[in-house]
Amino acid sequence: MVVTVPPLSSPSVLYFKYYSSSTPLLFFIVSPGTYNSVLFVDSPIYSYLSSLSPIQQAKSAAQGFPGLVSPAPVLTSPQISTQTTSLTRQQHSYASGSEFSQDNDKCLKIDRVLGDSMTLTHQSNDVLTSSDQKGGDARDLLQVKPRSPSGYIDGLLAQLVDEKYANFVRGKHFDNVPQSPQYGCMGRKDSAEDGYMNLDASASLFEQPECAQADPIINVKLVGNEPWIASSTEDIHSASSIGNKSEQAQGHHADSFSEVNHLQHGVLRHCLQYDGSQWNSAVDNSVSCNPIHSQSKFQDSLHVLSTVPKDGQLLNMEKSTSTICASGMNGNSRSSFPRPKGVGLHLNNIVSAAPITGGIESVQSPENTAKGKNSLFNLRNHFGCNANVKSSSSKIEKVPSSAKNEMLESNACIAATSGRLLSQDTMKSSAKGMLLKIAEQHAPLLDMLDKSKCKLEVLESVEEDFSLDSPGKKRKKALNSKDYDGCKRCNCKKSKCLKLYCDCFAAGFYCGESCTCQGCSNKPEYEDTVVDIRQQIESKNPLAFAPRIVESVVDSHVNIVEDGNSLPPASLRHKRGCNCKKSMCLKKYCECYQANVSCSDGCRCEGCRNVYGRKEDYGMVREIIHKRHTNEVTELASDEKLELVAARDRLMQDKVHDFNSLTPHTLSLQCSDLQKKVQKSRLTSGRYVFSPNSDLNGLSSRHSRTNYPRSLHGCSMLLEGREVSVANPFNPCENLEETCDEGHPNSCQFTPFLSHLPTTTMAASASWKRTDLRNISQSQISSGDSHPLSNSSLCWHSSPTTSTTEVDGSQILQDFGSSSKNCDISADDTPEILKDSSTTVMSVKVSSPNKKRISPPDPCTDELKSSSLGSLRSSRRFILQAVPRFPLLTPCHGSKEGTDQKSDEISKP
DNA sequence: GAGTTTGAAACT
DNA sequence: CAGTTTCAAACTC
Ligand SMILES: [Zn+2]
Ligand SMILES: [Zn+2]
Ligand SMILES: [Zn+2]
Ligand SMILES: [Zn+2]
Ligand SMILES: [Zn+2]
Ligand SMILES: [Zn+2]
Repeated sequence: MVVTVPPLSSPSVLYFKYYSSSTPLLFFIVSPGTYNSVLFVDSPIYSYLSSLSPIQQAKSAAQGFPGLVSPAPVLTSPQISTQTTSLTRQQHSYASGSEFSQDNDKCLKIDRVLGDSMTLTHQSNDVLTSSDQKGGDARDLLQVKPRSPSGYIDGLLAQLVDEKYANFVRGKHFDNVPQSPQYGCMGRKDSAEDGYMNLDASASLFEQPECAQADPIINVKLVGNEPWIASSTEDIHSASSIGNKSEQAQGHHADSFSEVNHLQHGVLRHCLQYDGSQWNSAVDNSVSCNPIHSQSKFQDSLHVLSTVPKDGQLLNMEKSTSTICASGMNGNSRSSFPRPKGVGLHLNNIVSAAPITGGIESVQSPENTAKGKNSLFNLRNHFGCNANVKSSSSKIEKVPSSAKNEMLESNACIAATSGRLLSQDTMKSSAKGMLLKIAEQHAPLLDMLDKSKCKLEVLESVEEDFSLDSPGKKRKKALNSKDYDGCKRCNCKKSKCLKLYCDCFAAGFYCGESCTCQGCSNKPEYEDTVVDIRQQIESKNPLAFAPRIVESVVDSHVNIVEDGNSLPPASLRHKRGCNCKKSMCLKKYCECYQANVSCSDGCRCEGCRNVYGRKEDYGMVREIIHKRHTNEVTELASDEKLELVAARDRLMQDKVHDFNSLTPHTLSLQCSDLQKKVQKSRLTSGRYVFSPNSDLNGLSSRHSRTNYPRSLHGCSMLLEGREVSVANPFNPCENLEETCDEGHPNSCQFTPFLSHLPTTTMAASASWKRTDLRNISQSQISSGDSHPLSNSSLCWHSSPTTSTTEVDGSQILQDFGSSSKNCDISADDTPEILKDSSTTVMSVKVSSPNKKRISPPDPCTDELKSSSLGSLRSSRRFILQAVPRFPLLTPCHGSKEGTDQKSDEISKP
């Protein structure tokens, strides 16, 4: 889905709500006068911005909320946009169809085009007035009318919010918000006091439970005084599988609605808070991820282009191939919604997602901007439990239209797939990345917010969250998920959480309330002890706290082709490798599997059956990729090709299970079955035999045909080792670190996220497969009191390597005849960019200990216009990952001034 | 929820 | 390093 946003004369915030059947996604767009930025955040922050926004009032049919004292933000459900029924907030909370009433002085409408395009219209003509009127009627309204048949995106909601709402957000209201199923998608409080409207429920209602594979493109056009930048609505994705289902989708609304109610949709909430004038991203960086058990069915790409004629800067934000699927836990029926799980995301860690296959490149929130400043930028994402949003790629591009013009391209993919590919975490991370990018872009604007601490929270209601409602009841520990406060919910008994046994400690987090540890000393009050022990451990093993998942270049020795354009592709892998003996790398006992990465040559596993890629296939794939990268693919010997094909087939086979609607649980079962078979076969033949006829195949048969292609796609992902690894949102840092270590030291640059890179074009893409990853915690930076890393501990890692190589493997496979269609391919391979980025980054003063991997924006903007595939390819990735470091111990911590050193330390044990 | 399995971390 | 023990998560029932 492509959203085009017209440039705004003055800084304004657009508040988008993206509806998926299960999870509404809110997009927050801020367009300062000079820049047009898009934030995928639904948070009160916009309220602040709204005051600033010059958006004209729209006189559209937008409906105000009669009962609301303060003007409610204008929210229009895409589907219902035409409807003008006024509803009280409470009503909204219950997802009444008329959810989006508003007082409208200002209205933006987004029309959903059946053709999968969404048009955003800025209807207001009145000049300004809006923000002043609190309680007032004036409002900026964005109406989104999704016409996309796919139902992937049921609704897109854009709204401008008052300051009041911002206030509401402040104080972590969301945290307190009881998330109960009764609220359905609307996890929010709907009290008038909140001044916060909940539109989520409605969104879910409209959404089709089914997620067509096609990616609807939403073209948002602002109709107003300001010039629009044409955006290509053509989305290949939408065309691909979905075809014309719009009508059907609508027909399903009722059904989906009922389902939603039953299923207890989670709520995706993005809250942006302004606490202080300045950004303090470092303060709260935490991502908690809860694996979603539902299948991701919904896929859509959102592409937002906004151009500011004045500055000549174009901000293009594209979320391509974001899929949102709500599927039952079982994954058998797509219509069913996944069971919600609580996910807390601190947007400080922003992860942008790449295309589905693409690895996740996460962008961590820049501390630098915040640092030295009092402002806190805290982003918290609580995704609705149901949020199965998968965005294969999203981009924010700032295209230099003039000399100053710079293109910021961020590619974010949000995919929430419980069992399959994507996790809510991914979505969150992607959202964060987008936010961060935007933040950078709008750093000046943010600076303007001296008094407010901007906190973005995405709240996701989860069943677990519900459980939390009852005091004394501890939320179920989500697999591989962090708590929103960043802790890992450990359950240590004897280690006092001061050994690496403790996930919290190992991840650099303080234990939190959600931890059930006993005798815990991993608390802020014991900071001295914690630091001391941490240092001791690091003295023994400098890499003890280093990311475990690293992105390795295919060939470290081959860095740059003669032409200087190509870099060897990199893949994610476990830095130390696993040592599995019995699990066959099919269970989470295996750290590689747990991290959703393939086993690599560093693994000492026996009988590796890692569904993400077998150890034995790792080298081959990399070699092939490398050859391809070096244009030697054609020269592959026929036998090599055969082998490659075989490997691909294996991967596909394995992937089918993984990627298809199988829930994590089911997947586990599958693996278990597989394992049993394997073991059995071992006993008999001593060799692992996997025939297509095996259970795995049978499982695959369960997959709806729509899913099947995706599974293929997933397979390709495996082959695309790099993407896979990248895809793991959980440990972006690790990946980066690895890269740095392996041989692109130059490329490893630390750039401050926000302030330093505003002018720099960046593309961020993140892809993630699953939410299960435990590693995610590492990438996550927890905010909150309990988290030691909160302020200065964050480390940013920039990977030297570009993300472009990711696709190569898949392409190669395709070349060999693979049928996978959806392989995300980033044609971004641009060593130049890397160089540029690296240099740029280097030049940047390292105020934050963050390493960032940045790929310069693709010079070719055409890609954006190109088909979805093209868009995917075009999407460049830069990974800004914050590695949670121990507060004091890590070089990052102490060295605000020099991240380079830190990076060195990390990379060089 | 108790008990078992597993492999990393820690220890020798 | 290798071998063993410890540990907490993953998993099973
Ligand atoms: Zn612990
Ligand atoms: Zn803990
Ligand atoms: Zn603890
Ligand atoms: Zn393993
Ligand atoms: Zn492994
Ligand atoms: Zn393995």
